[in-house]
Amino acid sequence: MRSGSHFAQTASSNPLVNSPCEKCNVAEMSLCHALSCDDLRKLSSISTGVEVGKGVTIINEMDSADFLFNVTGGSIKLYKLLPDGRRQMTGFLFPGDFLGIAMNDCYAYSAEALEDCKLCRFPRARLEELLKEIPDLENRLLNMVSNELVLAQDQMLLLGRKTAIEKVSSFLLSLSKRTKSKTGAGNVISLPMGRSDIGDYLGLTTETVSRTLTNLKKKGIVSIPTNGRLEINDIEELTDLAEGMD
Amino acid sequence: MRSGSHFAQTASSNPLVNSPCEKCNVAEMSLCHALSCDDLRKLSSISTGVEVGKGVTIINEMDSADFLFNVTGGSIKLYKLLPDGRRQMTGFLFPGDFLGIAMNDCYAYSAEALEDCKLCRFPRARLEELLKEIPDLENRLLNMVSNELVLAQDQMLLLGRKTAIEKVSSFLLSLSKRTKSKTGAGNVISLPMGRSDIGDYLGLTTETVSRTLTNLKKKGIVSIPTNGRLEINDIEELTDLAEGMD
DNA sequence: GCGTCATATTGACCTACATCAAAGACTTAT
DNA sequence: ATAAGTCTTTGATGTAGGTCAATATGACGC
Repeated sequence: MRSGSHFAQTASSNPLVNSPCEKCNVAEMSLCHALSCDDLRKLSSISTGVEVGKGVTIINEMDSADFLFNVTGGSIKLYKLLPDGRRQMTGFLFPGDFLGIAMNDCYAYSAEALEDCKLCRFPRARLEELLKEIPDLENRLLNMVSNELVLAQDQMLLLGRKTAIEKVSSFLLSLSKRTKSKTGAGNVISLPMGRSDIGDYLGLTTETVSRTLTNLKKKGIVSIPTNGRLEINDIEELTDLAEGMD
Repeated sequence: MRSGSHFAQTASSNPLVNSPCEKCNVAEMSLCHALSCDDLRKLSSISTGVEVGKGVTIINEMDSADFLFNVTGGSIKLYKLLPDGRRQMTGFLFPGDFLGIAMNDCYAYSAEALEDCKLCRFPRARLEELLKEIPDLENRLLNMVSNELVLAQDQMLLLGRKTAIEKVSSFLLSLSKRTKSKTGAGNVISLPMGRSDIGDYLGLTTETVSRTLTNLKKKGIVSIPTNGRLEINDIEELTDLAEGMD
């Protein structure tokens, strides 16, 4: 196995672990946030714990959208493709994030595990029944989707109007902000995705991402002790760069 | 008044017309879709009809998000700005569309009327109360926001990975599809926005939009009888161009 | 109809980033 | 440890689309 993973190869066929919602490690920041014990039990009854190995495709754009997922461990890349193979990342997911938004019953993007991942899987039909029963759950989902929409609009501004250095700086800052909101510290961030993934997220090439990062390194704004990890040394400067204030 | 409009100058201060939801011309395609008469009455009770003239700013990015709107007439542009004035359109709204998604209680973008507009305005706090009372309404809103999110992701692919001609072709096709879904015919589309608005929507300059359109005209794929109106002559060719299949 | 102003088009030139190519640095397997 | 493969970095060159500048077209008021 290329990735060396010991996890299952497909998300839908091998639910290896059944982790009840009651024990969920990301409950306070995900779909399950602020549900009553009773509601949590209902949700738990339709969920299945799933583990997938690094590199595994979890969902495929245009496949029938039979499941929704909550990420409980690892990280995931989301992307769309053009017929000739050009690729646009639409997002990276981390524990607490939600996966599986669809249109016309088909997934709107593909998703692939960047690392070994743990997911909580819900059959769409049964989750939708539950939404009718539990208004709090529907409200929670609405809030999550609304937030995602706002972030998507930020990304449009980035893709349409920012320069390479502004794009890379913005990207690092958004990862930092996420990390901070979870662990308290946002100086050291994890980069589980490759340079070409970052490029496809920012509308740049691998080479430009690399050049821009070495640029930031030379200025002392960031350090990259190892690929996969990055330290922000001057967050004010990075913030200015992200918005073109320099 | 520069625009020659006879409508009110601000969205929040001059509710000129009180149009009850029962008579709404866009009910079947908007928030109010598939609500019971009783629920519709509740919704109607918290809504105010508002008219704004061309060029009027309806909401401002970072303002306190006190209202949500449903567009019932006219068209609107949504945009975000960078500190130095660079602008990214995040969307164009037409009758049936929803306006006012917020994050941290602030609007995520600004909105300006492209033509004289009619809106249905809801105080956020009261609408949120109503969402708790009427699960169907919340479900409807969730579906609308989810659809918007999918479209936002398509736009990311466009902004990050498409060429100028692919961008312009995609834009014309999306307007065509919208028009078709409403009127049945999608060959002739209305372009209430200027070239620079289109540029800011597609991540291009005015000049590039103009050049690309004359290019499409020269090839006979579109005709532009008058600015503000465009006819698609060869929709297959335009579709191929939009996806880089040529 | 005529003048004013805003917007659109066209042309010449330029630059940020892409592309192409080669050399390093890691990773994993044996 | 070493070899093979993958990913990253760096350099040289090309180009799509931006910028700057000059007309042209159209909309509106008088």
